[in-house]
Amino acid sequence: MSGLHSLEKVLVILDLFTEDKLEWTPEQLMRELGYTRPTLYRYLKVLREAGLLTSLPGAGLMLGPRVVEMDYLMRKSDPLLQHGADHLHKLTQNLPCTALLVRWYGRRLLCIASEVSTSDPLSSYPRGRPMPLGRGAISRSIMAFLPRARMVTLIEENIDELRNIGLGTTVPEIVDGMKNVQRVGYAVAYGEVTPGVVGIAAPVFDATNSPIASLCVTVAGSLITPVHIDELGQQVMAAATDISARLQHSRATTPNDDTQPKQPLDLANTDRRRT
Amino acid sequence: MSGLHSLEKVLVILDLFTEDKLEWTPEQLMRELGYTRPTLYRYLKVLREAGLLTSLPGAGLMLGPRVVEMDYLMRKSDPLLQHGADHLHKLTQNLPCTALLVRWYGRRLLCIASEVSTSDPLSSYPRGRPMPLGRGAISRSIMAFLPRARMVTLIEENIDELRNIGLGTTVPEIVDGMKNVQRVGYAVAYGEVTPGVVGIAAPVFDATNSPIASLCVTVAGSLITPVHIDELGQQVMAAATDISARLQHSRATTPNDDTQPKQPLDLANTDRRRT
DNA sequence: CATGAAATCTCATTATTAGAGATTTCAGAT
DNA sequence: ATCTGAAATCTCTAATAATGAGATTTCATG
Repeated sequence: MSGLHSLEKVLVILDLFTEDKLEWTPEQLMRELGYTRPTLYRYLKVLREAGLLTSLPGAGLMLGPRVVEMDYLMRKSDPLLQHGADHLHKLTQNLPCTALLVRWYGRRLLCIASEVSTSDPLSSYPRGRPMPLGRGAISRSIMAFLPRARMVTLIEENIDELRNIGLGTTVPEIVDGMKNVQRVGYAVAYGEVTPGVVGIAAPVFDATNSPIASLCVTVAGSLITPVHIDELGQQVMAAATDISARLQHSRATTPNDDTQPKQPLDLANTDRRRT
Repeated sequence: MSGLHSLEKVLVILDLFTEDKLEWTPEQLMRELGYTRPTLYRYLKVLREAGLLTSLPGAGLMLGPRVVEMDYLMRKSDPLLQHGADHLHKLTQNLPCTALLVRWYGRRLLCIASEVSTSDPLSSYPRGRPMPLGRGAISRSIMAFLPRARMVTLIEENIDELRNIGLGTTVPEIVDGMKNVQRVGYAVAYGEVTPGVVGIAAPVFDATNSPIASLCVTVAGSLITPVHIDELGQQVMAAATDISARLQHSRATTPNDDTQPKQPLDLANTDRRRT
């Protein structure tokens, strides 16, 4: 909790606002973070002036409206979303199911968009909801296409869950399973995230062929046979590939008034070097 | 652009991502902000590690997934939204219209939620979209209930628009009009934001009786008579009042494990003292 | 009008950040 | 494979800006 720049100390405050605790008093924040009173209030002033935090009088602090505004901007701008929306729609037309677009960032999976065509969706993944990292087709569709080193790290970090699912007991064994996913091009999971639901997911790649997202269709297991699954898998894969292609292309055609970076940034997967 | 803490300098970066320019290269940011290269990259590192910025390789920087995640948390937690959703729904049941819940923050109006019951909505205000500050029923429903000083400032800042609408030519004249809104309890606007659309809005108050939001119904002018308008106005007002009441109440009943602030924070309307 | 909690301010001390320039990294060309 | 040039990071000292103890102000409440 120390050795950080003060910049980080400010932003750490935002991380405290979680699903479990969405409201904090200054007093609580002081204790939790160990910041001095004036320091904390200085930080809060900055965050609230930026609109990232607000408070209803009488209550504690909450995330602020600026967040809402930025999400709106993202919904309008995110190329992933723009190219993905059509596919989500199409994929849900053939059978009663849910289609998800999930972003892989740092060490997290986050649902970016979803479309539902069944009347009783067995699970709900609205935009913004985090997804489990160690289970499910989505998770594996990403893992399988990471560079060896990162894949192994991730497997080690989630070894217990992966074992429970029955993907193998040792790391090399599980890596082998991933190779299989890589060959087929999409991942299938039977009830790993939600009981009774089959997930079929394929990765979306960025310009450097790193997986950055996953396109997934989930469907009630009772509605579907192995043959259907492969058919669906092909469709999902084709859609994901198309999104990947469009991502490359949009970059080339964007009429940017200005210097384009010659060397791509890689701000997507932050802590890559930890592997 | 100087004299700020460095904390502010970091967060200013986020403000550059607007509807007009959603993608920035580091080079552009350096020029725009006048930051040194190492400095800028340091800042970017912090922002990207916080997930507030990302970039698809080959493209510039964009707002990051953390924003999506925080908006999700807000959608789940925001008491305004929680208490408002039902009312939005009910208000759209009586006639084909759109109902909006709009947050007033700092010097901005931001749509927080909307529900539509007409098949051809004449205008669209999804969550996150900013609303005009100088026109429309929403704007006036807030302005009318601000402390005199702030009201006057706001009027002065938007005097041209207010004149165009025909609310008066001098500030005192317009203030008088606001008093009228205050007496009636809701504001009506004919085609001020969208031609042909009537807006009817009533304010939501926080624990200190400051307006913090506005509940609004917009309906095609052709569908409605003056009598209807008053009827609707009463409904909107009743709903807004109910939300206000629930906001107070939720505070009292929240089983907060910990110290409640005795003196309310007022982080909502940042620059109040500027008036 | 008084009270006490919450938030802000003051100012000397000290630790942190900034910046110039060298260095490394990396994608794409040869 | 190796080279090339732009992009990103690192190094290290000067100097600026953040820190925190305590005093002070603000403000809702009785």
